[in-house]
Amino acid sequence: MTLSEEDYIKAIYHLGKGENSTVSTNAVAYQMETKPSSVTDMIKKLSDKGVVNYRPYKGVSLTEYGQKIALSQVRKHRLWEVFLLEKLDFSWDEVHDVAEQLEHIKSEKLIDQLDKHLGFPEVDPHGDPIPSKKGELKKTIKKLLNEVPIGASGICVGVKDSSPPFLKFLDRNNIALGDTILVLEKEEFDGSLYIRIKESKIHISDQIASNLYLKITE
Amino acid sequence: MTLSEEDYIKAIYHLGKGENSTVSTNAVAYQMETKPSSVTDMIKKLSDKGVVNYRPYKGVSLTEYGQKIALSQVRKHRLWEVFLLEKLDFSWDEVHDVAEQLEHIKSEKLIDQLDKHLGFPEVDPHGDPIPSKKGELKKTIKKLLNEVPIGASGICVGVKDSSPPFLKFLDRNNIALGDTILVLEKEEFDGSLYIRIKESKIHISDQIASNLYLKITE
DNA sequence: ACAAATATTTAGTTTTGTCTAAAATTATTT
DNA sequence: AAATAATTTTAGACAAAACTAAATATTTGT
Repeated sequence: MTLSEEDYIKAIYHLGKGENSTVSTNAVAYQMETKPSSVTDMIKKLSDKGVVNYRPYKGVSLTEYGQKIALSQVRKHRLWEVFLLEKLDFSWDEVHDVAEQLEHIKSEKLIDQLDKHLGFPEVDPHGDPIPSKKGELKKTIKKLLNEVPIGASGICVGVKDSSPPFLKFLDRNNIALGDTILVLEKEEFDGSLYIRIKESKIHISDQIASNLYLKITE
Repeated sequence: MTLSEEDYIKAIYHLGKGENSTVSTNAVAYQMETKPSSVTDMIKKLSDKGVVNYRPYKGVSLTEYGQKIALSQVRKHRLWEVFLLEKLDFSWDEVHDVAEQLEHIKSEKLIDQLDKHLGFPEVDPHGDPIPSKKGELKKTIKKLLNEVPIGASGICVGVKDSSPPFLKFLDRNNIALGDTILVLEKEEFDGSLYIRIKESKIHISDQIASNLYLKITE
């Protein structure tokens, strides 16, 4: 696969939401920041190679082979993201562009060893699961922290309320995007939670918990 | 710079032995595993961009700008080599191809942070110096171990005698390519040496020392 | 010094991935 | 159910990087 082919495959994969839904030419063009006519050209090539199912005017979907390639691509991307954030102290916004380049490096050993170097992570810093070498992908769901069952853990991926006071609270309590949160116990009286975050145990109100999104691996 | 341009620049740099000697079209073609006519095409392009000095039929050399690019390329290549060998447990022969790909990733921060992650190494696993961010390059020389002055250290890069008995000796004494050797003391009587290698101190005969090449940073 | 050998360049194609403009198909609206 | 709008495809071009074959320079051997 060429660099460009790999990018198209990943775009089709993501637009199909990981499921194998059919994707429109226009959608791919928009995602790839290119023209629909270029997309048609490339899709034909991918179709000839057995990577996508294509019926003119009806859209594309990945074949099983195509999905395998997409998942391997996603695996590489997410492992590199973990590497950049954990080992090279990149920040969230700096990671994507570089991972986009790194994911095209061709070496099976490189990815296997990188995986090992990182301690075989299961999710990337956005809480999205990392496909296994064989292409198995765990499902994740996004839940408000107050709906997360006791004993479960997830990664903090967003806020419902983005008002300055709330963000200030998070900052003061050292809660940031990407942090892993484990729900320890729930206070029946007021619905407040005891959680563990970065080795420390804290107590937060239901009001806080109902404004924080976690991503949970099932 | 495109991927291909960067490869040509590096080839011209290496053929010019790091010095700015003029290089023939044929030599570049051979190095790049391509045809001389392709080289002429590319050289013209690089000349237009101010990367090389080119006079038809007379060969090419890098401009100052071209040399800067080449050194930055070499820096990236060698840092990635260190990473692959030290962090990902690659072996010598597996490193090159992958580093060749990695060196094309475009991100200044990536290289700076990688450098830091590796502890700012001064030489790569072959004993070759890693250019600084500003493009400064230390000189190295290859010497037989018995000619290395006391107190100096270098990296084991080759053998003069490659007979099985000698290689077996090295193996038994846990001396391998890439190891750093420090010369501690010389026995006047027989020229034998006390050296430090991988935290241990050993004693080797002059005969051994005169068959091992070290690369030394001046 | 000049013919033969070698090295280099030019001219004309090819492939990959892109583009624009025009044609064809599908969807939407009244 | 037409007419119009939107989407998608086709046709033809272009740039980058390579190639082959032919032409041109340079070097070498005698």
